[in-house]
Amino acid sequence: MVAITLPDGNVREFPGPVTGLDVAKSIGAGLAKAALAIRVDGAMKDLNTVLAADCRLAIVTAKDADALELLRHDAAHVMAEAVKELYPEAQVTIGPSIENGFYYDFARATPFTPEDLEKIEARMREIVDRDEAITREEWSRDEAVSFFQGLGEAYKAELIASIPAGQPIGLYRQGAFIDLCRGPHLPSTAKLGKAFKLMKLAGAYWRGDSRNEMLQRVYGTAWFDKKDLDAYLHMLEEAEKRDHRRLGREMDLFHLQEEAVGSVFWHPKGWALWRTVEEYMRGRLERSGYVEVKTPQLVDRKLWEASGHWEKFRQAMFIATSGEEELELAIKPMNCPCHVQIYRHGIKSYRDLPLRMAEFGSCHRYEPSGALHGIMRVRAFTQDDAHIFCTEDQITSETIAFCELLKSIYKDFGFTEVRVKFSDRPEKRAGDDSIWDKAESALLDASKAAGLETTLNPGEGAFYGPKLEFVLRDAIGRDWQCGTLQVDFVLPERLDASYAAEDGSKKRPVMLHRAILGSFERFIGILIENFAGRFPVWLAPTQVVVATIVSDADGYAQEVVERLKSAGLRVEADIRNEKINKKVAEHSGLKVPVMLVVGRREADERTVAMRRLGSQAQEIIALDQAVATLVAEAALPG
RNA sequence: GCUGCCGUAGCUCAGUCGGUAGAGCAUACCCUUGGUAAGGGUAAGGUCGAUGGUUCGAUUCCAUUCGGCAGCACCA
Repeated sequence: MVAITLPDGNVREFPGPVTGLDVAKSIGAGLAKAALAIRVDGAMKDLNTVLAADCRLAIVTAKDADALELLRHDAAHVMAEAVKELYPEAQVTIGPSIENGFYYDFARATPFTPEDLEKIEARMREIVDRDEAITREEWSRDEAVSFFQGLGEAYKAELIASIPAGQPIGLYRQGAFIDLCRGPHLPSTAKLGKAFKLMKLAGAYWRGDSRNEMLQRVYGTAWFDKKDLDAYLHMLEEAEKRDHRRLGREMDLFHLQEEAVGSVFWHPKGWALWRTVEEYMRGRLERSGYVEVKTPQLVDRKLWEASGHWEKFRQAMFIATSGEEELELAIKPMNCPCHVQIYRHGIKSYRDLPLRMAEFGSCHRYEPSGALHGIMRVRAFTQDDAHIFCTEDQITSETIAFCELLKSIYKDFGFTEVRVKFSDRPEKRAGDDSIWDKAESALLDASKAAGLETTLNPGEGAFYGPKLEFVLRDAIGRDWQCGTLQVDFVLPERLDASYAAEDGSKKRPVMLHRAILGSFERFIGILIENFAGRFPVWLAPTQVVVATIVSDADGYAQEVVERLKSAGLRVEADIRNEKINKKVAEHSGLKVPVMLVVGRREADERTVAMRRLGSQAQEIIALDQAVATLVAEAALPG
């Protein structure tokens, strides 16, 4: 007797062992047809898994959130099967499901071409039509190794060989294709359906290690129905339209050129945006008890040796020398050692703590060429950096205050969804384990006290301490890691920072490294993409354009511009000899949030016709009222 | 850095099976003073990423190099 408990609490009893499919059939023919897999006591299993003992069981259908993962994993297998049929010399390696799709890495001497992708995709559709049953088999490890070696599948054999002996190996067979796989899988290739698409081709290292050979990775996306696929492809198009590199050019915000790879040329409009962000941040920091400093760009290597950066990041630092004498100055890749120098200047008492030292610190790092991406990943960048020097007892309250500030700032920029990751000790690190134990538990406790829900990001901490990483979600659902808070017991020791405690003893302060935006360059890139260039008035580089209909209104238009300018707005006049249609089209294209149109009527009545970006409507209002409205909207939030 | 792809006017792109290039938009000038998403005309604009090689001749073929794009690796 086997008793199966269904999610609604009902218990079904069977005389002997049954498969998941049997149970689904016993519930209803419709469910049996929709069934893709089962969840046994919470774990996802194949539909035809034999259930011999009592368990809790849920039938997984396309409606399940996790079912997409199965589908995508199947898509990867079907792709591998297609590739083996078309290119038998290609070796298969691994092919997992990923966010929005799947990939499979192949080893093959000749690179795949875009035409190959079309062929592979067509063959995948054939395999779906063949409706091949997908079945699981268990082999012994050594059997499996020699089997794959016999097939010439060296990578598979290597993978299996690295599994401990004695453990049975799960293999999945579909048609003539057989692959090592943990599973579970859909019952047949037909269940994959046709809502998939191969997307792109790229290199990827075997086992993710850059010392290993490069494999060919084929990416695809897969969904349960065509609507979802189309929606996803549409989202990609939308992301492309929002690309900050494209909008940066179109809106004349900045440019990049060969002579300064990885550094941004900010144009007047882009710089206006930057200055707004900076002014806003400065205000928020000042009101949160930070002091602002500025530290040198060129700092002798001795300081970086002392801090430990030289040893770990030497190859990523720019070095400056002088033609006169032998000097080795690093262009600062970060601000912390310099901040410690300011801290050390003069004796500090416990009364001085917490000392929150902020800098809009311009830093340079020699990022690998392949990492550069528009203004999001550059070699010259400016952090909204700060170091909080505090006592151990103050870690919690400082963490709470920081998290509140961060959330409030994100909200002002329009980001309300924020996730937090906790990154613990990396392999290569400074400081002994007792210090790490202390730092990790201090940070974890503080984040709990701040009411944060964190997910663990193992081994991803900084070399001097664990960190919290703040990830925000943008308007089209993409995640961006921006903020960080790091607890550091190491640098104060290395750079000999201390304070006089209440009892007169000399103690080490703790340093909290923290940033909210991360870097201005990257954050501005994120803002551009989040808003698709359509900034709220307070951020918009050009907030208002005053456009004339006839040249008789030129004088009045200039007057309107002057009024707005003296009220502190970023405003331009458009008195060109062009039709108002064209002016509206152009400034809309440039994403100016507000247009004030003036003709003879407005000039006579001292009004303006206000038109908002994205709206066809216009509102005739008195000039004074327009100025008051716009000034209010242009005020920095917070 | 690695793999693959790409580099033609300010932008988006066409083209040359090897005989030094063309469109639209943008720009300048002229006409037009028009009431809310692109009015008409004329003109100007390119050492075809750079260097070297093959060739009578290279933007085109080859090599090297620089830069860009995608992914991987990296990210104090």
